[in-house]
Amino acid sequence: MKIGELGRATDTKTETIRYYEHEGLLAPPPRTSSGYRDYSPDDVARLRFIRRARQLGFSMVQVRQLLDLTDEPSRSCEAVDTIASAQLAEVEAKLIDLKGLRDELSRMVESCKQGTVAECRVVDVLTLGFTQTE
Amino acid sequence: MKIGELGRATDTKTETIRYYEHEGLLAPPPRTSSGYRDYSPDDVARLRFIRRARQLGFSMVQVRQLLDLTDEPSRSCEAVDTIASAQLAEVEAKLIDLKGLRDELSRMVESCKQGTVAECRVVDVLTLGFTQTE
DNA sequence: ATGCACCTTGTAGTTACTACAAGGTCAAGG
DNA sequence: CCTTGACCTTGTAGTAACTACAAGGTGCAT
Repeated sequence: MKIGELGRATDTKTETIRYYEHEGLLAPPPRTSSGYRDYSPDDVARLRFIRRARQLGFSMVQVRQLLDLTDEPSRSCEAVDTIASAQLAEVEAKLIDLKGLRDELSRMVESCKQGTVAECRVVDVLTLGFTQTE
Repeated sequence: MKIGELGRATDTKTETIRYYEHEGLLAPPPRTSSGYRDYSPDDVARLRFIRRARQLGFSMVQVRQLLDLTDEPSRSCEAVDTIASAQLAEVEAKLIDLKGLRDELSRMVESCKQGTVAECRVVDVLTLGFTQTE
């Protein structure tokens, strides 16, 4: 299959596919006589794996590690678990961070009384670094 | 005050301050006879505003808009509120997204039975795009 | 034969910095 | 007086993970 077809099958832009090849996540496929990339169904699975992992927030470095591991199916699953757990921990941390952010923004927006900018609490919060009730 | 002092007062690297100047968030300050940037205390407030807004997840474009608004204190606070509310909405959306991610990762990691990579659920989830109980 | 969708390569742009290199300035200490 | 070290200057390039575009070749249907 050609690159565009692979892209449609995995919801990936052709530029991104070429980028993954450049970065070594996908092996350079054979070419047709006219030089077009010629992918196999296995490439669909591999690319799906990559896209899914990226959607789940794994970095490209992590994806590469996971791919290396899946290329050796007889090895222990431990390393896979380690990477996934690390990602989980990171997401949990980001969640807590974002919750704090949300609360702060929420307080900020709520305290806006729709007067002039000069008396705007939002501006105060940003300038002074805290939310205060009057 | 010199750029390093301003940086210390606002927890900002000097490179970042110059970058903000380049991007028009900070006006080019006067220079000393030897060419050093010479900042006023007002610049500390402005830079604090910028840093705080960035910490709260506002993009540099949003920060620029907020700064423009604060530069005209007699105007209605409405636009400020609009920007802040948009940011709040975005953060709420990101929160929901991240929660879904967390749950999926959590299920994924939990289903890992520490066997070989070949039977690893984590790999399955990434390849097939779903978590399944046996 | 010509139009159109597709493919090729390579380069540059995106966001918000950060890191460096090569050099000038200034105050303190010997 | 000279040097050392911390500071300042500019400019360029690197980061993550793509995305966009330019200039051109291919393949197939009308």
